[in-house]
Amino acid sequence: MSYPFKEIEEKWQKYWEDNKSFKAAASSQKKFYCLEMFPYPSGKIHMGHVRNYTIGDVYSRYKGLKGYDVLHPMGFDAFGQPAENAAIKNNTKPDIWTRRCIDWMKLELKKMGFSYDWERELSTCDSSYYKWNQWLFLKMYGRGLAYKKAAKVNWCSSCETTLANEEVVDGGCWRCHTTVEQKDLEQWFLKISDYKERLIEDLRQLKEWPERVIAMQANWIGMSQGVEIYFTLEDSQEAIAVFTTRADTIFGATYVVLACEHPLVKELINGKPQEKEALSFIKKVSKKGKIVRSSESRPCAQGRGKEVGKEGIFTGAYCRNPVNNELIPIWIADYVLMEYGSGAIMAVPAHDQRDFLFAKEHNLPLRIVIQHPASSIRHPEDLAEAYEGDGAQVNSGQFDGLPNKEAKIKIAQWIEGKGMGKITTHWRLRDWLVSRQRYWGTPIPIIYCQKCGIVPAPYEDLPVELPKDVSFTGEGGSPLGKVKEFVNAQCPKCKGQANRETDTMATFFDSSWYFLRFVSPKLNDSVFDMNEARYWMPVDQYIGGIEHAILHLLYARFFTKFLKDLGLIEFDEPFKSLLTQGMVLKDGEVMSKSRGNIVDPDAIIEEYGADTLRLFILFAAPPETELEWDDRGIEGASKFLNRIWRIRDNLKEKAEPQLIRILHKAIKKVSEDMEGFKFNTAIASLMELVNAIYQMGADKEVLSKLLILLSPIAPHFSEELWQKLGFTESIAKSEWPEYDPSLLIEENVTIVIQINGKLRSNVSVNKDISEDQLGNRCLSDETIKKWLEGSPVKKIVIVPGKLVNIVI
RNA sequence: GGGCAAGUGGUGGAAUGGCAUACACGAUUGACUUAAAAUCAAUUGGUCGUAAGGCUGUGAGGGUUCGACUCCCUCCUUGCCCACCA
Repeated sequence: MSYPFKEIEEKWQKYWEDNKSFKAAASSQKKFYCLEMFPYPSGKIHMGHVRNYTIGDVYSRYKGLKGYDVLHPMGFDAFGQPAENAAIKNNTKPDIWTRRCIDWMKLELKKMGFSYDWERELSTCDSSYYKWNQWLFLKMYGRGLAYKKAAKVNWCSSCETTLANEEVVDGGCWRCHTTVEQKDLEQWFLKISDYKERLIEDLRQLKEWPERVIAMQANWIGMSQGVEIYFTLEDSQEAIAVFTTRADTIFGATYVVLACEHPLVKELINGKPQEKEALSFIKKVSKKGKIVRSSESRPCAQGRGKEVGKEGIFTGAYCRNPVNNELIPIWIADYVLMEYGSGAIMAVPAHDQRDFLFAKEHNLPLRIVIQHPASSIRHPEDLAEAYEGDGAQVNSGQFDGLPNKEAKIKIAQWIEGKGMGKITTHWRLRDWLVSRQRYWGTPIPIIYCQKCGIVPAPYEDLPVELPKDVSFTGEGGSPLGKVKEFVNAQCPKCKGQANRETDTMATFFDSSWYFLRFVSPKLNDSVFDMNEARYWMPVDQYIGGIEHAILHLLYARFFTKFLKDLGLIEFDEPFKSLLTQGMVLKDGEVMSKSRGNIVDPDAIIEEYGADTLRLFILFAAPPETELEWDDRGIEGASKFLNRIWRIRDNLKEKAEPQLIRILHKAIKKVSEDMEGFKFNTAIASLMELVNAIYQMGADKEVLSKLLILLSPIAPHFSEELWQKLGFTESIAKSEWPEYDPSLLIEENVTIVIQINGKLRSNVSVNKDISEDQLGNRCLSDETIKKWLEGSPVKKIVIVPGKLVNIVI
């Protein structure tokens, strides 16, 4: 017979709600803001949510028991494309559909017993929220951080929308995987590139972030230090700027390669015999497009990146290498990208594998300028591949003999000093395309006037409400453009007839600052309350999936820095500590509809209760690693709770001292594990305690301490037993127990005896025994004596309190 | 190609220089039961041995150390992120 979890869980969920048990209030000097990434309200929670939110809930409840003021809010990232698709499919409105989903989802979250302060709930699709999206957008516009430009944008013909570079995955739409095309459109961008230095620099502050995420962020920002070098054209004053991170190889540059789209190309080929051929080559390459070009080289085969055939053509023009005044040919090739660096490279075939392959294919000269320290190859024709490693400079004028690492710096400085180039830094990070030709999002608060041009909506007109009554046909184009009442507007400047912007904001905008709105979610006249923010921010613990390691976190960091520049906050980074939880798998694969391997949390709650589900998901694996769902494992979790449930049937007057010691050991271990998110081993030590209770019998004191330790993990269950033990206040209002260190010291310790590092025997001695005595004691051990027969003892290693190793 | 993880029983996992496999699942056995379930108790890395006990064992190989799952080197495999990035 299982304990009556259904009844208990309903009872305590109601109690917590009625008593506002988890209402966040600023009272002491000790605060803790625990935040889990808010969900997109699909209507149903999945195991990923369960895991994410259970981890956050356990930590919040633990911090609460430790005496912190805990802020633990929840909301909904409610704008986005699925609502539009659902509206078309189910013949409803995105607004109605989304709100219904939120209601369902909230119900499911409540069934899990999460300790949210529901009074702070927010949904990004409420005008009371997106009003502040618009406000922030206008502030950015005012500072030149939001701007419009015609750009080749990634266009998904299936979703009929533009995509951020970040939303293009392997050349396809991240949502529907349709191949992405390039299309010229006027788009809104946010100038995140203005913050690139701070975004990379401040990564250093993030000492409690996983290294992996820091690396991914740094990689994405892509800072690359090098030199821009000017190669003057043979027959004009103009120069080609090339960017290189390998200034040490400059003397080995034997040709220059331009991207097809490079602005100088047309001029270079003009009138040359190669012109016709070159133009057709450029046409061929541009047809392939940027996305195809880079995705083509991607297929999995090992090392393909640099091995793929590199097509190119000679322009007929020459330029001079400034360091040695050599005249070298200028080529065009598909492997040089206009989007990176200056769209032009100096080719050093002896020391760059891509250049090497290109040079071999097109019969271009090679020159060795870095000597491989262990190779005797002196002639470029002997090279089987480019040498990209370190060595001494050769054929490099006055730099000959220097180690290349040193020469790299010296040459760069020399080039800059002589005006042949300049030391620069290139970045991978592009500005953020935020406009979407979509309906279900925050309207961009901009008005287009024939006379005045682009005019920002006045602050007092915010929010620019998203019209709710829009018909959905599924046909292309911007749905908002069809709503006359929305589009027609008065120009705020000249009061003339004008049109509203019909694009909406990418939903990443919404989630870039929601953590700040939680400190004062109902505030009407300001984006957030500065005093509340001063108390609660930054978020002490942020928890979410690794899939948000780049974009969401980067944007949130960018917004935080922007808000600091506005003078609204005083910190640089929004999330002090970050935990990225692993995925929940079934049969080794991600749970998904298409695989048909989804385990529905609701069904598990129905069968075993939320506490069992919480317990299992924490016990099955540490939070950061992938978790393999196991139906039998959940049985085990259920068994464990039932075992505790029955302890009360056999309570003793007074527990044995030995059990008290085990209890205190468990308190120590669980406390440490809670701090370090090692919930699996915390639970294991609780299991050991329960096993000991079954051996020795517990008293009320032991059971009540056990319940507090368990309460963050299985809160309903613990509340109920706590009450049954006679406590009248909620267990959530009790105190986390402290362990007594004196109880953890054992009078007698078991010392392991090794011979040559191999375990041979052990001996029980008093903890205060001297090393000499211990050594002698070990040597006189019967088993050890046998092993020592005939072999002289060379050395004895003693690790106090633990082990003795006898070397013979 | 670059970066970051990870590789331990039949399974999930524990141990971060000191008794490898805690805790749990599964399996086997016993008790209770007319029976099953539940529960309680016991066994459970491999191998040799009647046993005591021995040998062996943390992806592979080498090294450091009195002692290595743990640190170092080389390699293999898997996962994630980035990538014709100059």
